[in-house]
Amino acid sequence: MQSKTENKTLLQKADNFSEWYNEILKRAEILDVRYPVKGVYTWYPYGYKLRNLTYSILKALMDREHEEVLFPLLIPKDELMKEKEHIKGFEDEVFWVTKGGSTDLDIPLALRPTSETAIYPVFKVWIRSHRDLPIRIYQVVNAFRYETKHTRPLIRLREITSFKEAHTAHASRADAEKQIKTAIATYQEFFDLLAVPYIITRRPNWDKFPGSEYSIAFDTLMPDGKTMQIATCHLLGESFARTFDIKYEDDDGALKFVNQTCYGISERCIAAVIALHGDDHGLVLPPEVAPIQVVIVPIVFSSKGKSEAVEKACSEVYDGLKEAGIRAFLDDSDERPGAKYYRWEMKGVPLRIEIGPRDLSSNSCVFVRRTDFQRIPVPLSDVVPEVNRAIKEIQELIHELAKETFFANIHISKCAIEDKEGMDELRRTAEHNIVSLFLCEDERCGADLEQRIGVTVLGVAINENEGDGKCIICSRKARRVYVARAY
RNA sequence: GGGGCAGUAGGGUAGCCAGGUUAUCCUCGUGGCUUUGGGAGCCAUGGACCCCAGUUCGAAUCUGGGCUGCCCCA
Repeated sequence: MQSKTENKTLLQKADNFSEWYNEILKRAEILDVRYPVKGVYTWYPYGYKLRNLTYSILKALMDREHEEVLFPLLIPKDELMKEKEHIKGFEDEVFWVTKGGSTDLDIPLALRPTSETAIYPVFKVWIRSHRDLPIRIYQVVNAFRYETKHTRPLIRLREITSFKEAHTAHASRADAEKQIKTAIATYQEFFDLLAVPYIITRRPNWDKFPGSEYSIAFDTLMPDGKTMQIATCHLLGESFARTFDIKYEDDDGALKFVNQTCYGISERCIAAVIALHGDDHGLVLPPEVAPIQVVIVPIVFSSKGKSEAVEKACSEVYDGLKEAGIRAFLDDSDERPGAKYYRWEMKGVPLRIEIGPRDLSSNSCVFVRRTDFQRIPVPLSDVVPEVNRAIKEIQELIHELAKETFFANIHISKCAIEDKEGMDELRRTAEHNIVSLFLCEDERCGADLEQRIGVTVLGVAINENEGDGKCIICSRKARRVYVARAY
């Protein structure tokens, strides 16, 4: 599996993002797309390590106030169909299990497209009293959606392999709303650790999660200028509680419906890490999630009899890093150093340490950072603290670069519909940028705008207190919304 | 949702129209020797016609269906 570098040519990220993305997944051994079912893919060991490190961060954040659970993959049809609005949003993309062997099942079973209808009947049984509340649970599971549009690894899948979904139930709406705020803050922490910049918006009513009162979404900007939704938080209110009859007895003895929320993140977060930070040499992984944070490359001359000293120095450095809890790898394979450099650059290893006879003569080694290929001599005695410093710096550098690009691509528009030229320019800008403009809440205005300039309305930015303006379409009172071409 | 194109070894290609033991390249695999401060060289060698059905003496090639992928339009 660990093939030699497959291709010498550099990849052109800026020219053809789509091709770059597919090549990177293959060459860096993240995902193998050669599986004969549409929209489902195989994680390579390296990719799966990246996935697990990313999700261990997410789980640690969730574990602060949630408990991890595991609900079944199969959902009986009658449960799935209970919530009318909810099922309307999903029915065209549900996979069905209709047979057991050669026998038709009495009740067809759905492969979960999401787990509300699996979890909430159980909530009904679990919740009796206000003392049972709040309930906060999450699970990391696979989910299935029969996507009819063209599928894309990690981004548009028929099997979502890494769906982290949280579900909470509360005694009051205020508690539920508070939970949404906490969830948003947690997700902010998460994406900050991944060095992935985002905007947070409240989705328009016509685009909210089916069955919810409102949906808050995180979007990032991909290198091809389209936004990608990377997280959502939904206030469900009492709608599912009424459907699934989830009631609790309050301290005054009255039976009341619970208030619910749910929020989720999928492997799109990994697609974002890959897409945003990578360059023409391959992946650039933030040290926080890099399966290998430091690779040590020995420079060995077998003919000169110096290899033993080099090998010894490399193992000592390796042992020191391991002991310090750093994810290090010593590449003592038979390949030439140059081949190793290219390999580990492709795989996004943040820091490389080279140790050769020349370095040993001065008791030092050379650090090379993946971000800018800067070469820094470091005394062997300082390796561990210097590595710690370097990976911290690299993490910050990656984040700064990503934010810089992101915010440079958000444009404020003051355009009005009568301004023909302005609208043309807006259309061009929106091809590769996020645009902020005034739009009212009327679905017809949204649809009109989407059609005119070829964008999706992402929603009103939360935490932004800019005053009202005039809707770009109808001139009625409106708030600032973000629009962009979206994945 | 509509239309078009494609699928040949790990990755690329040619062959298909006009059916006859396929072939070729590589930064692929394997073995060997020489190498090793930015993708090593030589020699030897390995491996494929997407699946199912049909036509035919004979199918990578023709026909039909399926699966998978890509592109364009909405």
